[in-house]
Amino acid sequence: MTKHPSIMRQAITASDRVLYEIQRAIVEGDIAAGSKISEPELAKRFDVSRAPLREALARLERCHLIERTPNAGARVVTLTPAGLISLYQIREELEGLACRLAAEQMPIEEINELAALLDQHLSSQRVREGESYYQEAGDLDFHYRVILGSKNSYLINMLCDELYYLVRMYRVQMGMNGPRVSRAFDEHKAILNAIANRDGELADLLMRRHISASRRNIEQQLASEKDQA
Amino acid sequence: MTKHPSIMRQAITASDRVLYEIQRAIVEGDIAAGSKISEPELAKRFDVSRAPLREALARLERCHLIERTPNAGARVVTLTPAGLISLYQIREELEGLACRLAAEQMPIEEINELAALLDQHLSSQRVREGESYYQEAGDLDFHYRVILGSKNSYLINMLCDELYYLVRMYRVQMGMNGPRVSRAFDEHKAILNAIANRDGELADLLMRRHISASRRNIEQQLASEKDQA
DNA sequence: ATAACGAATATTGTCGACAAAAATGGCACC
DNA sequence: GGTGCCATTTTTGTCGACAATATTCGTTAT
Repeated sequence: MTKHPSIMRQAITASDRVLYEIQRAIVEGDIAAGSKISEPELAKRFDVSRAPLREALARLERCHLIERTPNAGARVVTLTPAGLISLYQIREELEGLACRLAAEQMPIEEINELAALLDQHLSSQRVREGESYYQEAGDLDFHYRVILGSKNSYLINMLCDELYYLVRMYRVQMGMNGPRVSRAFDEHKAILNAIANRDGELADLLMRRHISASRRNIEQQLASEKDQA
Repeated sequence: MTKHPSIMRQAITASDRVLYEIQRAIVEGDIAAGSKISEPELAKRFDVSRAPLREALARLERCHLIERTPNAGARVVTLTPAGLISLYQIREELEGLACRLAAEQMPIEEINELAALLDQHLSSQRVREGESYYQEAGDLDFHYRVILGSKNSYLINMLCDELYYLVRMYRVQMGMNGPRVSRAFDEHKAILNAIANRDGELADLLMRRHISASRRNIEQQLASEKDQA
């Protein structure tokens, strides 16, 4: 038997630590997209042996941040407009499903917490209008909670562990902010309402629209950038 | 420059080999669902050191065949009706999307090959009516090709690499066969038609129905098994 | 007899070194 | 001058051993 189940926490090993650090570095662009990964270099840089480093690399591959080829090493992924679209297509389907399931499965307490989170977003948003970073973090937070509310472990794993770091990487490195800040908030609120009303069908639809609108916004942004060049 | 790009093949390393072997063993039930994984034992059994074995375990976790907890080792996943439903819910969305994209993106040659594959299924099916194993392999083959036709790398990776071994594991170990053999064939044919007509919307709908029907079939089967107990 | 504690055991995580494969650079040849 | 080949060097894959953590089992106290 475990001694104190209440404080039983996932042990964080050395490979976990380097995973987090490299993950952050890649997402923030500190390690450039498309660059080659050198195992000896990173091992020295984070002061670990290659064993935990390789474990971390395996997990980075899992969340699509690097690509490995046998006997040839790993590269950080390259970001392309097509890749971003592909990613959003998948999000649309999976988060739509997550939202429908959340409407059916999410406990009332979690729904209340989610409502409180939105209120909090509202105030902080009013104060720093236009400052996109917080909004983006808040956006991810909202989506995270809805996904967790679905209670579908595969879905949670795929979205939160395997896809979201890449989504964040795109957002950070392609500088996605735009004037969608306040509209996104209203959309969040509508989604929450549908969930609270246990209307899975509507929640699904609204979430798909929300992500679809975000995708079109990005496409537009990319197109205008292309015009300038 | 590479010398012969046409015959450039992924090198298979020792960890690849043990991955395939353990993967098969888990899917077939040779290593029991829910059982604990012993690294020293498996290392000895497959005659490799623990390094490549752990690499293989990391990849097995990726396709949801085992679950690891830090410092406590790995267990083969346990199969539950709820898990199976969760899995099919996700397949419904992702394969629906894949099918829509395939209708838009799949090259005509691939579509022809897919048609040939179905013809082949028809003949072999007529001959061994009711023999479910081939049909199941064929079913997976059909779905595989549609997914590949989507040309969405994330989608391909998620479905073919991360989800399908688990799907097969459920099928094999829960003995899913039933009388859906011939109906599934007709559904495949209708899906192919929609793809060939470049009707993404219809292809999407039909694939979702196809998987949904399969899911309901399974649910029914599970329910009747429960009645007997 | 049961529960809690602690020593002994086994398992996982990490390290450094070696083997195999790929990338690099220099040389001859066309 | 460019191209293809071979030796050198670097990098990845694998191994065996050690350290840290978890599990097991025997012991003791209630």
